[in-house]
Amino acid sequence: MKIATWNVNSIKVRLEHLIKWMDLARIDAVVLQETKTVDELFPLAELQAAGFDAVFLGQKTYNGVALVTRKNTIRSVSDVVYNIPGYPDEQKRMIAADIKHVSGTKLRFAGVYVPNGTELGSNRYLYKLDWMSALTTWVREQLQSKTPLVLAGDFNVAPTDADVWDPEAWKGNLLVSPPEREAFERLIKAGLVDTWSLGLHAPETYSWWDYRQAGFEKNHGLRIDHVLASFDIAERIGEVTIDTVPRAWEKPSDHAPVVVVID
DNA sequence: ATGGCGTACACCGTACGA
Repeated sequence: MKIATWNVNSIKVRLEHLIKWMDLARIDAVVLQETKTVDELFPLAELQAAGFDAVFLGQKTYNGVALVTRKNTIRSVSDVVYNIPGYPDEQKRMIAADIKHVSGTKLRFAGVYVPNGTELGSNRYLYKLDWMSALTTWVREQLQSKTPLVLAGDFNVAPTDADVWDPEAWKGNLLVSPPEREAFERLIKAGLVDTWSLGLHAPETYSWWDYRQAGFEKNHGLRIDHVLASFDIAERIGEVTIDTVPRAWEKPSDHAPVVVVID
């Protein structure tokens, strides 16, 4: 079973990339961020025509998340959760559902778009930290149940200096500041494994590159998109990769998808 | 030091992202 997370930076603009990539990479289920589309305009019919299903939670212009599943291989999508339960939020940043693969694997798959934070110390920065704390509380609750959990998405945190192309230049910056890294660490400590740590990866492997100044061509990137898994799933993970192929396509998202294979 | 690019909304510029 192959699952993934991808910040598509507009589902409308990236629809063709998404379908092409899911077929190329043989993805069974992917959580998407920054769909930037109200639910009435989400391209569900197009995805269904291409062999997929989707549940989604969107808003105009900003944010928006979705879970897209392959009809052939994902038997069911149920118990959908929209936004973090018990955490009232105007912004649409989280979606979760139970999915069942033809192999028999069943798991809870949650996708998140953690707030960017905008500027250290700003109200949006405090909202980011608060949001991550609410997510951590929800994860603790989820881990009480026996259903394995995969929590994936754009966390807007580069956990270590190895995840930053120029740590000196970024030192103390948004996305790498100690409070953000500590919040990410607390989330892991709730009972998850950062699947990235299970693999051997080339250094300087990132998931986001600035559109400006040829960021991708120079590999001036950050690794801010992550796949976290409960222990029962983590021990079944065969492969964790960041697929840079669609980042090199015409009019790409600024993020690359992160892919995890569960044996 | 600034802005550089891309998307959305709807202005022909502003907000936001990372």
